Amino acid sequence: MARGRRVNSCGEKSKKLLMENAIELFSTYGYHQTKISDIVKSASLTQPTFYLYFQSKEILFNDLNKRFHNELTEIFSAYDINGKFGIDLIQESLTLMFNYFIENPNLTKIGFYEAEQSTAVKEMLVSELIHILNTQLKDSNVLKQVDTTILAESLIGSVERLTLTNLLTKKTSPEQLAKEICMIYFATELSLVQS
Amino acid sequence: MARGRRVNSCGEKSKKLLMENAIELFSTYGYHQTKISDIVKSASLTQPTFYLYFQSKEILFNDLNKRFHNELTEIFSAYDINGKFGIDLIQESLTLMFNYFIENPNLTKIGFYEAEQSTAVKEMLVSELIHILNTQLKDSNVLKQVDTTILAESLIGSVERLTLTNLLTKKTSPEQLAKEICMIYFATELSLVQS
Amino acid sequence: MARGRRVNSCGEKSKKLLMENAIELFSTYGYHQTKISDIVKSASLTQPTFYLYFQSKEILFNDLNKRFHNELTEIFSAYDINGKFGIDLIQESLTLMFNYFIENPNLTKIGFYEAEQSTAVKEMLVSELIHILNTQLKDSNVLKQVDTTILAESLIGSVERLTLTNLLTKKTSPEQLAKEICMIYFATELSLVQS
Amino acid sequence: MARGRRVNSCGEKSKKLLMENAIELFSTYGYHQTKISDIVKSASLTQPTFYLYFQSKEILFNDLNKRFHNELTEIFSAYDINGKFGIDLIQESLTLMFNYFIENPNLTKIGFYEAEQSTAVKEMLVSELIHILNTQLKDSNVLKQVDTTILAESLIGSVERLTLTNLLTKKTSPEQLAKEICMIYFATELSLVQS
DNA sequence: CATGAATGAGTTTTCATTCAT
DNA sequence: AATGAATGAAAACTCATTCAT
Repeated sequence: MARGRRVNSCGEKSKKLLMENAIELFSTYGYHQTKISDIVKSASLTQPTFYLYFQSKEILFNDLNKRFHNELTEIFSAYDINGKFGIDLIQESLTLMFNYFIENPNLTKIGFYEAEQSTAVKEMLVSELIHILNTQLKDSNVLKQVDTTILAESLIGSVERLTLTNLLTKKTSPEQLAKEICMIYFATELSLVQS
Repeated sequence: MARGRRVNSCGEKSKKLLMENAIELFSTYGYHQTKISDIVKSASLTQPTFYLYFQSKEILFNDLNKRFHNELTEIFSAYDINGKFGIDLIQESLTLMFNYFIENPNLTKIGFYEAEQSTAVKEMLVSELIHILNTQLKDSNVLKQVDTTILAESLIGSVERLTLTNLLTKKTSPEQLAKEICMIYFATELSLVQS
Repeated sequence: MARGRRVNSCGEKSKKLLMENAIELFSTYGYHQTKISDIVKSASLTQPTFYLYFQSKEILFNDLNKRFHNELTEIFSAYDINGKFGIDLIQESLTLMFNYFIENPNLTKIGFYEAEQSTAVKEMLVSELIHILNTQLKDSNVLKQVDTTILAESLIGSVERLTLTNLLTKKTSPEQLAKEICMIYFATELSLVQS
Repeated sequence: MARGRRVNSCGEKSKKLLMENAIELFSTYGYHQTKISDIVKSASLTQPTFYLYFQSKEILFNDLNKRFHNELTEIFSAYDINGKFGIDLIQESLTLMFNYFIENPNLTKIGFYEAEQSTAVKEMLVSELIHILNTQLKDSNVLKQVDTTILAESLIGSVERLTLTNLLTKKTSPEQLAKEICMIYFATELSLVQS
């Protein structure tokens, strides 16, 4: 049967196609339930083509996770976000992060929930948050009563769950969700400000 | 090794041994990375023996998850917990749950984090919590400002993360963790009470 | 759990029970689809008990076949059957054989259809039949036109199929079936006799 | 051996090779005694290659049987065979069938003797034969004395046995065997014609 | 005499990966 | 750049058989 390069084929296009389909499948079925044969089938390519662009299934998966981790780090660690401070800075950071999640829903499912590396991602978020809390909210009421680390871990836990149940399902918008979370966590500060 | 029955062997003991090793391995390496050969090896038994007690790896895993789900349901859904009400009831429920987690750390890792069924478990917890909020705290300040469902999802997210980072690592005790979570979520109510 | 000899248990009884259940299962599901675990389950006994009475599954199966072969040989090779001659002798032999089949339907299914050894059984029948034809019917019309061996093989083929479809299903009685077969095979002789 | 594609390899060739070796082995040793490892070994291929072309051993076996059944149905059910009638039609049909058997001896052994489905094949043949008898020979002498169904079953039994002992062993030619069978079954009609 | 408990030795099946074209 | 064909390595699972009690 006919073999060799297809008309209209183009390296970069094939690579992108494979990657997108891989993300989709990994996020839907998980790493182990996604076979290379599934990926290439949904990209209408063949298995050797996969190995033309990716060294192995595992390396592709890890690369995807690194990408997620990096892009997230970049967003969250921009310390002077639109010139905001205090709770506003947190709310703005969350909004930016949620927007990134909404724009990359499948990559988020992988990097935030599916991968072993998700642990590292969340640890990074927690330490970024701790940093903000320490620098921006050290005199707040909340932190007088609750351990900073616990507060940070708790908030990231909330983010984790609400992203899955309310954000990616489009029940709540990025802005709204960021606001609600701040309301939950900093109600005491906000009420003082508002009054 | 010779065939047939071993000296001092006993069915129930072997079954329990296999189950415990399976829980340990599943919780450490995950379902897919745990091979039946690993389980029986760590129990010093053979593969056929595994099938003597469990129909398949998948069924064992599901049974483990059902057990976790059931035991958790029982704890959390005892509506009149030690005659407590309002926030106290929530704090008491969390304490009981955290105690169960501490007593079954590996099963918790499986049923709360590893399994597909963990989704159902958390949904159950969320709806139990919503019920409590609706019946016990409907006039609270928090719920005036935040959507009940979002609050419940958020709190379960916090539980999820803090269990992993602070409870199972023994950084925080069940009682303390329950208290901190209530502090975070119901600071406004508590301060009113306290003042 | 309780082990050891049951009340009311008795060696010979258990052996017979096992054998009968084995015959039933072998005849229904075939040698390979019948597992020792099936046999002992349907006899309400255990696997080691099986090995108390039979050396192995294969040996039991072979013994069953030998028994069938021997009992059949005895019947068919009784040369002076009730003082009959010619076609009557054949008809009488068939009747006796069919009666044996009816009395041992499951053993027949095994020894005549299921076993590799069934080849030998049928060869034996063919050679017995050839002997009868040669000694009793050598001047018959049929044998003038048809090769004796082919006639014998054909008749045993008929016996084989009709036993399965008409005898063991009780559609036709042993006597009637023997008669019909003789009618088919020796019509020309019989009509001469009758006219 | 090195992995990947072999020199000069070709899918269809491998598939055919596997199928032929499977037929050979199934017919010689039976379904259960034939392991996939045997099939691929005799085709000088590996187990995964088997699954490249066949879903499972059982499905391959069933497909082989369907093929036999279909090809046989086609031959036997061609009602106007070379413009023949009556006994000639039967003789011609048998000849065609025997020729098919001779050309496909191993498939015949499987589909006619080894498979569970052989029951269905023979039932089909019986009902075809009954149809012919009813339409072409309803006034014959034989059918006055013998039940049509019994005659048909008997004849198919003869075919079954003689195919194995005389046809596939090449002791008798297709034409000769068909003739002999007709002689046995329709001697009375033929003698009338001949006289 | 009988059993509960266990295993050796296979069997089918899957899947990431690689060669020749 | 891409593919058809193939495979190594390992997975889950089965079953006749055997030991200790």
